[in-house]
Amino acid sequence: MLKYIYMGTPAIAARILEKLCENEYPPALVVTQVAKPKGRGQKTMPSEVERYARTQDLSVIEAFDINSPGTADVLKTFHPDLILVVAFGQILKETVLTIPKSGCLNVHASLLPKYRGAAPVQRAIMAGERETGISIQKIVKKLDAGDILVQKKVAISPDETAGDLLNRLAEVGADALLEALKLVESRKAQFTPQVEEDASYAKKLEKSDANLDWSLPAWVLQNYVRGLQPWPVAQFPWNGEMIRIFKAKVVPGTPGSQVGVIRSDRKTFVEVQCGDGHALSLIEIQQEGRKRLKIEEFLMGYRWPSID
RNA sequence: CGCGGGGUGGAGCAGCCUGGUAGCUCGUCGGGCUCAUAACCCGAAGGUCGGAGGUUCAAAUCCUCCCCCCGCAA
Repeated sequence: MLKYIYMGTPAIAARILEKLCENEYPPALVVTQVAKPKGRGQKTMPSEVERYARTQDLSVIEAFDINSPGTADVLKTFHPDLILVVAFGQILKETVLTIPKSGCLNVHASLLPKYRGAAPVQRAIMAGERETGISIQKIVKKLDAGDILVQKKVAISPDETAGDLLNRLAEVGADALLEALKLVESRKAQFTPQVEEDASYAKKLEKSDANLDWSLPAWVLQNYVRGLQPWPVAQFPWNGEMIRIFKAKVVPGTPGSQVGVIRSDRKTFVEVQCGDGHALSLIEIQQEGRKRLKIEEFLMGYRWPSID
């Protein structure tokens, strides 16, 4: 039986860990980020991975710095064949990479070498891609540039959000990982180098990426709305507050209308003029401190600032 | 003790500061108008105002505690 250490932190990593356990491939040790204060009230919460691991009575350690000598020593005592890294949140250095006999594997949510980096799923949707996938790669020093062991393609639905897609990819990723584990276990693993010339990078998303630029084409903004969920969520300033957009569609614009101009019958629709002459019709939005609502519901109670 | 917003008939909101008749836009049900309608007109049902205490002659409204939801910041 393969002996491995699982490193992960958020929900997607927890889900994949869950599938590994369900398929009789439990890790010898789970490593996760240190529980720290977050969310409203700044309560200290353990990571999703830690929470799941506790329910399964798996050994768990929180690593403040995975590359520190102390942590590396602990990892060594397990004499792992393999280390699996899924959305862990820390970059492994040489000292850790050399610990397992068969190396370290990583699940990356893109068809490498495309979309290397922190936000492959979001960036793929924002770019309007119709297809993406999962890559199981060997971890090397250069980020997401390792040789590929297993790769699976996944089609992207036209109205799917990054969150939806990520959940689907978690399932595919778990299957791919199980496949990879079996290959390593049976010593049939064959790694394929990435084609460097085709590499592209998916830069990490920041809160400021959520602010929509109406001078962009409507279809691009529609993709942004999908890709920016569940975080940071597309938004724009309107009547003194930020309005978040969860769903929108492209509609014909008004000829001669300026970019950013908002049209609404105050009953069934709100449309914003975009840079390519088309408009973005807001379908599901949310005001600060309020629930997300269908546009009709929003308009029923919305207090317009100007004189009616 | 990170900052802030919100919980009011089935839905979304106003009313709260300046206590004292439950309001608005929809939905539902009934009726009318119409060739017809998701349009228009008339009418009806439906709410212990998140929960528990307190102040008061009187609390959705003021005070205290609790529960739930949300935005920001991390």
